[in-house]
Order: sequence, then C-alpha cells, then structure tokens
Amino acid sequence: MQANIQLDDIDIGILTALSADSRRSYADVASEVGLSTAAVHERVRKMVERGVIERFSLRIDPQRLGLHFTAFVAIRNDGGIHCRDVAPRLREMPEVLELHSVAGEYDFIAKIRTTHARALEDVLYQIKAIPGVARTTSTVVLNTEFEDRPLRWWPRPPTPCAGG
Amino acid sequence: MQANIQLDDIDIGILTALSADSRRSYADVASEVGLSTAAVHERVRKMVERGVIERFSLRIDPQRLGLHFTAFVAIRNDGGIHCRDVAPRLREMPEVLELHSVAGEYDFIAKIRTTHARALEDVLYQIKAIPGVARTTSTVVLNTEFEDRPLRWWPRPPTPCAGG
DNA sequence: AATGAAAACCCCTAGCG
DNA sequence: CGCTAGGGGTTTTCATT
Repeated sequence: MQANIQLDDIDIGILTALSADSRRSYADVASEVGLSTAAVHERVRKMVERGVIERFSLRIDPQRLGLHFTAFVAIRNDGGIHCRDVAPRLREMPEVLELHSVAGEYDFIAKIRTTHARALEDVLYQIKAIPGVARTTSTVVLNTEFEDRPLRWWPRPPTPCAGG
Repeated sequence: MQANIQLDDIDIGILTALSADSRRSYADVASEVGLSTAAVHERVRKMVERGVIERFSLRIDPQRLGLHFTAFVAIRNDGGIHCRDVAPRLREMPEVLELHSVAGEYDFIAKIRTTHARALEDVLYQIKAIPGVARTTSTVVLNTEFEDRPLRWWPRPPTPCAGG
C-alpha cells in the first residue's frame, strides 16, 4: 500500500509508451525515454516485480467478439449470513467484467457484458439466485463513448496543504 | 458491425493467451494453440487489421499510481442545445476513465478515478460547469473486487430459437 | 542504477504446398 | 491458409562504472 513516490518521470514515460502499445520493443521505448535498452528492461522488470505493472494485456473490441450489450447492475444484499459469499459468486460469472463494492443504497455495482439484451435476463436470474442478494437495478448502456484508454496522465503527489 | 463468425477456436486461443500476457512470444503462443509461429503472427496481424484487437496494452495497478479513489458518477443533461457537447468535454478529462450513455433517469455514467475523495470534488465541479449538464449523482467505490480481467470465455453464436 | 557488448532467441518476410 | 527457412532485429544477461 505504498504511494507513487518510487516512480519517476522515466518510469511514467515507459508506462505511457507501453500502455499505448505493450508490444513495442524496449529498444524503441529506450530511445524515446533516453535510456539504454537494458535499463528499460530492468525498470520494467522491477515494475512488474513491485506490482505496478499487473500484466501485459490486450484491448479487444467487444463488438467483434459478439458482445453487443452492456449494463451496469446495482446489487443490494439482504442482512443475512450469506452477504460475504456474494462477491465470490459474481467473480465466477464471466459476463461480470467488473465488480465494485459501493457506498449508498446498493452494496455492489457490476459491469456486465452479454451478446444481447435477452442474455442479460439469464445473468440477472443467476444473480438473484445467489444467497444474500436481495434486489438488483439495471442501467442499460446505449453507447460506450470510451473505456480502457491508454495512460495519459498520472497524479502528482498531493501538495502538502497549500490552501489550508 | 460484423459478428464473431470469423473467429474460430484458434483465434480465441490466441486472444486468451495474449490477453493474459500480451508480451508472450508468438512462438510460445503457437506451441499452445498448435500452430506455427508464422501462422500465429499472420492471425494476429489480421485481427489487428480487422479491429478485433484494438491495441496491446498494459494493466497498471491504480493504487501504485496513487489513484486511491474511484467513483461512478451519473450525469443528467438539461434539454438545451449543448447536450451533444457534453461527451467530448468529458473525454478531455483524464480522470474520467470510462463514459457510457445510458437509458433511464440519467444520460451518462462516468467511471472516475482520482487520488483521493477531495480531488473528486474538483472533478465534479468541472463537470457541473460543462454547458448542458444539469445534475450529477456520485456513487463512491469502497473496494474494487475485480476489473480488467483477462479474457476467459467468449459468447457462442446465439442458438437459433431452441426454446421458442 | 545505467551502460555496452555478446549470445540466445524471436520476429517477420519470403517462398512454397 | 498453413508450413519451413533464414536474415536481421530484439531480448536478456553480465561485467563494468
């Protein structure tokens, strides 16, 4: 749970470059950030080791996979003993892309992707069958403007109370 | 807007492998899916060309970047002439990771990530200053159970009305 | 923590079935 | 659409600073 102190501008440069194209050669990235290939390699290795880089991944167009339908589903638990079992069950469902526990009227927000609206019905049915789930509210996505953007900024360490 | 007909099991195997580690060598992937290196290379090239693969990317731990705070912000537009300008303005804001237009009480759902709660206030202030935005409702994320999971499944083409 | 060099490995194209 | 083959580039290691 450490902060970003350990990342300097060169690290951010490497992350930015690889975030846009993670198969770029280290030689290429090295010339961009002004380091040798070996140095970039070493920095990447360390960032993987320290968990800054979780994995090298792939952005796939969900439409071309046949996943035409997206919804955000808010989930409310009941007060029973099964509450802690809800998240693991949702994790097993491949249609649930993201799961966040949230403050407010609901306990979870799930981002769900299916082939079509009809398929969401099945997923909701499964979710409602999970012990501990009391009720769901779905918000249907009409159009995804953007998601999974490459890294373009990073937060500066918080300035120590300049304004009070 | 074509379907997934063109992707066979081998393509899915390649996507699954690269989704978990996009820097794996094609030679390595090839031995896994039972093809030659050149064949894997050619299939990847075509999937990039056809837009199935949008890009090779990187999953960075937001915590280690100092992004400790996540919220979903529902945005409602007013009925004015500026409605169509709202999405482009939100696109310019780096804290807005995702933007979906949705059906229901609100017009958009934005996924927003900042260093801390206080920084969300600034972002909301900016959003409310966009012409056309009428009102926002924020849902604070307490814990992200999972997000950006590697590909593990893909939808089978819909069975033609087996059940009616 | 970075460099340059060396060795192993991989990418990518070409030619062919 | 897939395979083999080969040159050229890249990754990865290591001694040095």
